[in-house]
Amino acid sequence: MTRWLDEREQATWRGYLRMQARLQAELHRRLQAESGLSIADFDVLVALTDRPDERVRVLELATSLEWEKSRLSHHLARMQRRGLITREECDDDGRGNFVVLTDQGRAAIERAAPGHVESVRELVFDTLTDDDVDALARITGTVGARLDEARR
Amino acid sequence: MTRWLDEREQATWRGYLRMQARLQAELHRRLQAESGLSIADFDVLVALTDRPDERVRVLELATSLEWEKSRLSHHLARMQRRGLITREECDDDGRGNFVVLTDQGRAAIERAAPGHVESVRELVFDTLTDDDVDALARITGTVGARLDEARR
DNA sequence: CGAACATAGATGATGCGTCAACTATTCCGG
DNA sequence: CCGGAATAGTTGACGCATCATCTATGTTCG
Repeated sequence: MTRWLDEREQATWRGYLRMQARLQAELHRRLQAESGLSIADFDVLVALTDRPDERVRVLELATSLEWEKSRLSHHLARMQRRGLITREECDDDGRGNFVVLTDQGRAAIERAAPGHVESVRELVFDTLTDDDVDALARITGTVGARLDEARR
Repeated sequence: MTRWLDEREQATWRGYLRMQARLQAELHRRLQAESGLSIADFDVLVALTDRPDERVRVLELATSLEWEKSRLSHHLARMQRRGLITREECDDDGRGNFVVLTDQGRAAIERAAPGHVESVRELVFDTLTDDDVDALARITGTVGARLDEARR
């Protein structure tokens, strides 16, 4: 009664999984080697530099990254240990905390970003045609919408 | 001189990353809930059932999964603890080990597979047009080839 | 007011992934 | 054969992700 995948679907799916895993690994490997940052560190730091005052509430950060708050909490603890961020108390809300970018954190992201973008360009956009990019945007949009529905 | 991503590329890249993370999480969540298996467990078990005698040398398995041998070694230890696989010595090569599917492992994968395939179908292939699937296959192929070049 | 409840966030346990180091065997050149 | 290099696989440390639980503060409503 299971509707299995036909040959073409199966090949496509396997191809996607394989590409996805390899791309992620390669981007992570390069970023790590060049800057000592993980992709996760990078995402946090980018989210912080996007803020006008380079500070943001923990839960707001979790929401914008679509991370579980506990994941973020653990991750921030490690980043703080490495001096990439600090924390500040929140006056309005005694429970709240701000995550604040440190000078070291800003330096790290500024050092890391160009190489990372270059990697993405080299591995992805330089090889894709305009039509490919359109198709990719369309496909990820479609599947994304489906995931929204599935989320009930 | 960094060539940054233009607006369209950036939106596409972010869309891809977001979709990829959510799809992976959702598939993992469902598989875990329905069968207690992780995607990694699933991949190992599938690789084993693909073998005529449901046994394979550790390193050969690592190669076919494109996993580091140490990752596989750790993972097999956990799977063995849960009774999904066993190990057998290799007569030809005193260093070698076979990974062998247990009855419990076979039962687990047979129970898990239909639901997992159904999820992939529902979240991906049911929403994509034939052209989308073609495009996806083309894109993953192109990027995959690029990764091959980059790897050396 | 104050008790129930909700929210912000941290914490500890456990599974997973990577790296470097290690053991045991096999292979290979002299 | 013998000693060194290569190979098969494991191990331990550490960073990372999830889950359940905990603390502290805020909010709501009788």
